[in-house]
Amino acid sequence: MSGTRLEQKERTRRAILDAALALSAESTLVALSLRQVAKEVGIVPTAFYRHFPSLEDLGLALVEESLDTLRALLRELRRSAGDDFRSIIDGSVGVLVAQVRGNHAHFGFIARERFAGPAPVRAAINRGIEIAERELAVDLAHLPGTSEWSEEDLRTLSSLIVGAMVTTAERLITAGPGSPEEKQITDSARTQLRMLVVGAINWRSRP
Amino acid sequence: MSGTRLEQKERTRRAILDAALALSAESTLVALSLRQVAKEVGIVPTAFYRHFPSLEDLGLALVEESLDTLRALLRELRRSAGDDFRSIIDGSVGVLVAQVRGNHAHFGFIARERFAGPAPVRAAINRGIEIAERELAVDLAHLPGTSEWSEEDLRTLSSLIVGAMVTTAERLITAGPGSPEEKQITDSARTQLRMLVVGAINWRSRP
DNA sequence: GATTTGAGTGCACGTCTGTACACCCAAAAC
DNA sequence: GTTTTGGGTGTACAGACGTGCACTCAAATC
Repeated sequence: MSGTRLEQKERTRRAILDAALALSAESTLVALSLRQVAKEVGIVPTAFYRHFPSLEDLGLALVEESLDTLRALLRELRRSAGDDFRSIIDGSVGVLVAQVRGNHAHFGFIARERFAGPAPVRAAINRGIEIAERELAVDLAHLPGTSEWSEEDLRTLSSLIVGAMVTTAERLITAGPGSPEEKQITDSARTQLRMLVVGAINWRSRP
Repeated sequence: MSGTRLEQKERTRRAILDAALALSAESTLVALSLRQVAKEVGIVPTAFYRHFPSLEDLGLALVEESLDTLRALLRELRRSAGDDFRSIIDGSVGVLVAQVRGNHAHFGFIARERFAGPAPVRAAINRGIEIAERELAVDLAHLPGTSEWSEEDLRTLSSLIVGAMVTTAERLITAGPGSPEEKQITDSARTQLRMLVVGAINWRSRP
């Protein structure tokens, strides 16, 4: 069982990434050992070096992959946006739940390593989240009613929304797929976004 | 240098806790070794067992301590609450910044271990945060304008506020004490809370 | 068909880990 | 003054760790 040499190599590389993702889910990236990963994959420890110069590079590859998944979520959110606030909110929560469900290894990785990971990993994740906030702020500026908002207020609202999304994602991960709490979490997320929208609509129209 | 035997024991115990807190700040609790801690404290590895049965028990002691600090923050927030919304918000953000500043080892610990820590540690932290949300919901129910809110809506608003607070605390920790971002973070936190309050005030008064 | 390449092997090493055990000696108890 | 207690020491061991090095042998290249 195999194809060309490059295909085989790519397959082992994937196996390493998957094994690292699975093993780090039971604790953290920093608690990962090269030998553990190698054993899980089914190769000898030193073979690891054929794919990554060090464990740290493995970690960075995992961040990159996880951030790709995060960016895919953002793209999907933007793509599925409806017209009125209610459909935007319901749609967004649905998309969020679906994406977290389908990629909970990646989202779990981000949640765990955001504060506990090695410094470069933490930095990359926070950069990713900040970019998400900035992009959302731009989107928000195109919505009705935000025309005379300050740059700063847009960022603040965006940060609130992203924060609520992140918290919801973390809750979904903690609760586990198909758990009884899931419905309650999505309901709560919907209400949270509605409250935020109500706050936004009335912002600056009252003192 | 020493007093009674119990005093001396307590002093070493504290030294172990402080060393573990300091060392785990550079990575995670799970990446901590008994020998590292012992070396940092200045005792021989096996002496560790005179104070804790295992590293896991050390971890649990640290969680307990950190959650105490969190509870102190909540108490202080409630104690300092003013009359009108503006003073409540400004006061709360001030208290939050001061407490995080004065105990960033504990708050940093909570942020890191909330998702990356060992299962019992994660559970304890999430329980602590949930209790904070519930208590805040009770406080909110006593505020003017929330008389006919449902239990569920109160919890949702409470969860939004706590979420914003947690995010702010995490930002303060990441930014570091006395950093230039600090002012921006506190300003942003104030605006966030104001937006949340505006949302709350207008909740259910519009459809 | 002969040669080169490179993913995976196997062994060896020095270092770090948790922890068992016998020990010391000053404070506490008698 | 004698005995007991208990925090801290020192040695020792087995296991896991990262990594260097010489190796195999099938796929790729010529």
